[in-house]
Amino acid sequence: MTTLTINEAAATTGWSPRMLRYVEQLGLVDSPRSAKGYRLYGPAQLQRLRTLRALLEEHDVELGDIGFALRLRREPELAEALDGWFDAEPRRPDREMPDGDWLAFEQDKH
Amino acid sequence: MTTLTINEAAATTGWSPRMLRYVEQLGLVDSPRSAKGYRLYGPAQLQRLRTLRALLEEHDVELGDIGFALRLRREPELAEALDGWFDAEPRRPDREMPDGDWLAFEQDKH
DNA sequence: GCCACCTTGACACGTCCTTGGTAGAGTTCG
DNA sequence: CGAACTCTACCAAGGACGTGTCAAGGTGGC
Repeated sequence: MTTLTINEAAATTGWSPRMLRYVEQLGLVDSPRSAKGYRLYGPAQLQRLRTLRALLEEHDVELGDIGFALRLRREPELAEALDGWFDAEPRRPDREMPDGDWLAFEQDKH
Repeated sequence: MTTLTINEAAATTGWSPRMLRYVEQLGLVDSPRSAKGYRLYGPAQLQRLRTLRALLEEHDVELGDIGFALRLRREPELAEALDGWFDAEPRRPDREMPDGDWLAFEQDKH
């Protein structure tokens, strides 16, 4: 099987070993480990690392951003909350309200 | 009338005036302007600012994160690319090697 | 047994983000 | 008119991010 050690993986993917560990720490690409804890990068991980790199270059995105996107996937409640906020009714452009009274808001909780 | 100036809006929403401008700069909550350029916060904006604040407190999120979420909504291609990456085939559960039997081999230089 | 390589943890540095302040100029309103 | 407020555009301190590097200790293969 074609598994590379971290330095080899770094060499073929263009990341530095340091960054491979960092990327793993962000939860983006974690490699399986040998019995003694060595990271072993297989074709799957290498591919993932390369496409990740492509992502960063093509769109102007940073690792932290992708980390956040990952978080959105892992915490659907967060994603839901954000969606809810973004989709919150835009309210009509301020109408002249009769006599500065203050309407209680109703939230359109779906 | 139910429009507040920036300082008043700040007072009722808990943000600082400075942050209201910053939030606007991030594209999260922008208020209409008076003829002379003064920001005018109506109930809609105030509500939005309060719920935004709630979002940040409840989930552990920062303005920049929400800014990125906004970007994901505005750039579907980006969101698509990210989704694609996350959903990339998990590859077969690359089998555990019995440790230590990796063989040196030529790296396939791209 | 050697020596190269891996692991984690820590420090360091430059850059960007966050947030507050301040300054100069225009606006509102009593 | 004049005090109080707003606007934009900066400077600045504190923190986070990206990345390199070094240290101390375990592992792999010849």
